[in-house]
Amino acid sequence: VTTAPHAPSIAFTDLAGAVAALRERGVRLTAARRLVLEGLFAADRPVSADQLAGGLDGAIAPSDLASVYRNLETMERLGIVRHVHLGHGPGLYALAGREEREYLLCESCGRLVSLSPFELDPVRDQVRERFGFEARFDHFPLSGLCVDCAKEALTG
Amino acid sequence: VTTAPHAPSIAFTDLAGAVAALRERGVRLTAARRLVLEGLFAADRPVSADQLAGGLDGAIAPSDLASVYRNLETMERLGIVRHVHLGHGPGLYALAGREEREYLLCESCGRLVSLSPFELDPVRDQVRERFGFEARFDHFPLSGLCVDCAKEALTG
DNA sequence: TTTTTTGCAAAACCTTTGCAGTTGG
DNA sequence: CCAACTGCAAAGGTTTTGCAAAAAA
Repeated sequence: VTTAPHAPSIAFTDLAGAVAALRERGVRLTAARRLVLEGLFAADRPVSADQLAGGLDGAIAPSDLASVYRNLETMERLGIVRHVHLGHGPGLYALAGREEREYLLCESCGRLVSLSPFELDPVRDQVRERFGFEARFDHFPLSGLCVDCAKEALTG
Repeated sequence: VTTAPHAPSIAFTDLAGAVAALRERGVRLTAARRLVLEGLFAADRPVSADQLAGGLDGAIAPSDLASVYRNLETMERLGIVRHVHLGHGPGLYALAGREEREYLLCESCGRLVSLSPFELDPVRDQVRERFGFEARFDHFPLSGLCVDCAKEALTG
């Protein structure tokens, strides 16, 4: 069994492409919106709304947090943006056009393993066969203990 | 491969047992603490701190939310209480002495599948072998789409 | 021009913390 | 008695909402 893609995401690789995706859906390109997109293109990892509003350490101009949230939500609805919840902490946002990742998160030390979806397909297949459930590890990671913390839990 | 238990939990089946577990550790039994325990024994499913403080629809007397949080945390540290994060929403608390459950949560419709840990052992084994990771689905559930929502996602 | 979007402020939501007063052992 | 604990109030961190002003198409 091979696993189908998850989200109806739009194909784009650069800012112009993302802007085209916006326009296709009749959503306006505003300064605030462009800033969020620029930030997401500049970031090489998922970032929080707060980081985006703060300017990503100078990568983009600072902007209003509420608007950042609204724009992330709008663009997520359009399939341009995705977000992931890593443990507690704030949601982290990334471009949906980027290579998709799925995550394993160590509850003890916070170690994050980032995988291509195909690497988790066997797990997904097993879960589907046994429980009729289509597992996803891109929005909420697979949670547990990494090797080191698992050892420590046994000995400690 | 068979999977080892996760948390160092104390054996008890009734309020008296839980109280004994407290005393063993030199922790006082207070009115507020007893109320939380009574609430957890009364509830047949994990409940939020807010629900406990609110009295669980009359099952127990209402009490102070901050104390409920503090007591849940204390008792969790002692292995008497566990909590799970189901999607967004507040953390949900249950007695650690109860039969342990692990969860599959549908991100789309919120459907919750509750399983005995052994049912997920094959998944755990596969994840361990492939990624050296000890997966747990009792604190953060395995997230994805249930059969119905998965179908809908394909056709819809 | 008209509909969408912004920026600000305020609130909502869940959780933690400070502290003076109370209580369990 | 005295360390542990409570209740209240306040704050912390994340996200949402209301609304008048601004801007996109």
